[in-house]
Amino acid sequence: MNLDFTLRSEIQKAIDALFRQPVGQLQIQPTNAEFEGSHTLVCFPLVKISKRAPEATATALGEYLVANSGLVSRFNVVKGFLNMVIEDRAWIQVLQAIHANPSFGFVPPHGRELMVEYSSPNTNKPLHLGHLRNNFLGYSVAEIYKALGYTVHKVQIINDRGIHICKSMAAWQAYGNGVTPETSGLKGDKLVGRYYVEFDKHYRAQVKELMAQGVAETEAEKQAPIMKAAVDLLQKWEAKDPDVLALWQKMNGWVYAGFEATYQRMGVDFDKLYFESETYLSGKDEVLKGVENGTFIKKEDGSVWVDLTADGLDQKVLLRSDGTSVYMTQDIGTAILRFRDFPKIEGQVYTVGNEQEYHFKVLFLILKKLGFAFAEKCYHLSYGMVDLPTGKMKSREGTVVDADDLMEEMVEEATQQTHALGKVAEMTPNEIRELTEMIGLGALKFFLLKVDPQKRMLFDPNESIQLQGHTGPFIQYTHARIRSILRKAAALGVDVSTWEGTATSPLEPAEREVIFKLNQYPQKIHEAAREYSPAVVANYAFELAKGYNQFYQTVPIFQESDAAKLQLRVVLSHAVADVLKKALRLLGMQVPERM
RNA sequence: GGUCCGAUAGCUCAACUGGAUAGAGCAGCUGCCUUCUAAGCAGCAGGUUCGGGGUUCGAGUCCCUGUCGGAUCACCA
Repeated sequence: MNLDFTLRSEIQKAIDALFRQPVGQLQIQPTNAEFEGSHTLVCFPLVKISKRAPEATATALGEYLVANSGLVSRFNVVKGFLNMVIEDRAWIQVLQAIHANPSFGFVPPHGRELMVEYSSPNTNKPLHLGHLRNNFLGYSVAEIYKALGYTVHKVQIINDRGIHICKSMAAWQAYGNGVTPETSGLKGDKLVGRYYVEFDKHYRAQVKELMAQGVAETEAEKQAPIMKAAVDLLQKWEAKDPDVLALWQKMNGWVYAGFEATYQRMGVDFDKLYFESETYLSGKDEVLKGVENGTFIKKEDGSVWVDLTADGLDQKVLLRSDGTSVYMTQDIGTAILRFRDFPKIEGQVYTVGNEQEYHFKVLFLILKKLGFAFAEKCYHLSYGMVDLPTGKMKSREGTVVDADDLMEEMVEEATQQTHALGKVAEMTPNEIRELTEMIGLGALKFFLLKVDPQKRMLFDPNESIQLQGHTGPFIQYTHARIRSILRKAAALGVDVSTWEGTATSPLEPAEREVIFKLNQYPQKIHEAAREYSPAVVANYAFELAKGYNQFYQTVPIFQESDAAKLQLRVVLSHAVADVLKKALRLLGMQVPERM
């Protein structure tokens, strides 16, 4: 049964019977811990139709509900708050419904489709901490919408062309001596990233040297041999020079292999990749169409602009005076291309840092002006930067936290802890590896996802490698603990599948509390989806685990002599393990059988 | 300068979108493992929710104003 729905309709009936007037949305909230009850109706808004004081309104409703609903066993009134105690029978029905429904929390597929973009790295730079937040967020939002029955297409756009790519190519040609990932033993993305840094180093040195010879700075920047080499490569690339294309493909191939390894360890994946090299020309036609129909303005020098001043924004260039595209042009083209590739998607979610908020505001507005209805359904999933205790991450200053390194550190920490706690006695090395991988990455994912996306957050390496308290491993541990109980139950012949919801009242308060939390799961997923916030799911899972642990410490299971009560507790445990597993799955986290 | 975002316990974060005495975790202090996994539980302590006005039965939440942090406003991507 759906307790909230039923309670709501019972209250509605009570209001109809007592006050005979329609009322808007009822305000029901969890009861504060200090009062008896689980659900609280806020009665202040009702005084208009009850024509009574808040206390009297609440009391009248409470009495009616106890007498007529069969759902409310007792109530108390504090000021205008009606605190209701739900019948144990109803709680058991709730548990029964959850227990009987293997897909509790999931909405059956309904055919609606959505696209989620995330990651979208630059091929010159290995993935770092910021990408981890980005990837975990995007992946999780995709999973959350899938749970709600959507078909979700996970995509990324790879920034694989342009002068910056040519920089690492030029540096590799000049200083690489033919080094490859194989000969160097380096991951491909790290190798290419190294030559991007190399470029910068030599470039600065060359500029400095030229300036020492008396060349002006701007001129020196153009004349530096390494820069000339990079520009030359870009021109050849655009002219489709076979040698340059081959080099470009080779080095990009290294990067993709490196990224793929990182994605695999992160546990994220994509259904389709978009490459900027294939899409960067595609927005131009749309912009030219926009010029024809008067949406955009062409200036005398040939550049094309959109005027958004009426919408409170600025003017924005869409085509340079030489007719070439800018970033915005490409994004227009890519957005339209994607809706052509996936005609059924109703919207796109762009997981991109909040420094691009203005960009996306403009992009969506332009798409709207071009007459695309889907513009309304585009959403910029904007997230705050991840700060370090030392301040901002800056690649030039070497303060970037590398994704691979960080994952490795987390797993190492998990391994140490696991050994220190003496958990490894009965495990094979393989099992230990699997477990510590789960814990290390779980800790990392939970850490990055538990914070509201739009807030910037602090990553303190020392504190972030916590495996206790408000962490992923805490929840994973709770799951493992329950699995252990279920194994014991099975050994004792307690079968959860035969449970028929036999009433065993009175329920323990901790049991009610856990059922109450379990019951919240579906609405939490909806809330998370509505707000594009995996943090809602993360914090819910934590609370459920915490509630279960309280139950676990206060209510014995196998010491219980009443077989029906014992069975209920095992069923309850089973349901919690199941929901924890599902909820963590939405965060991209796995859950161990023992730890 | 314009626009947008943020500010909550020593630290990291919550607060069901306007509800009751603002909650967790970490750090600190006290207890609980011959009984289902102590990566746990119970407790103590910790707050002028950045300041000042306002709106109302009720404000961390909404409005105005100020302060402090950040982002953004390129014929860069």
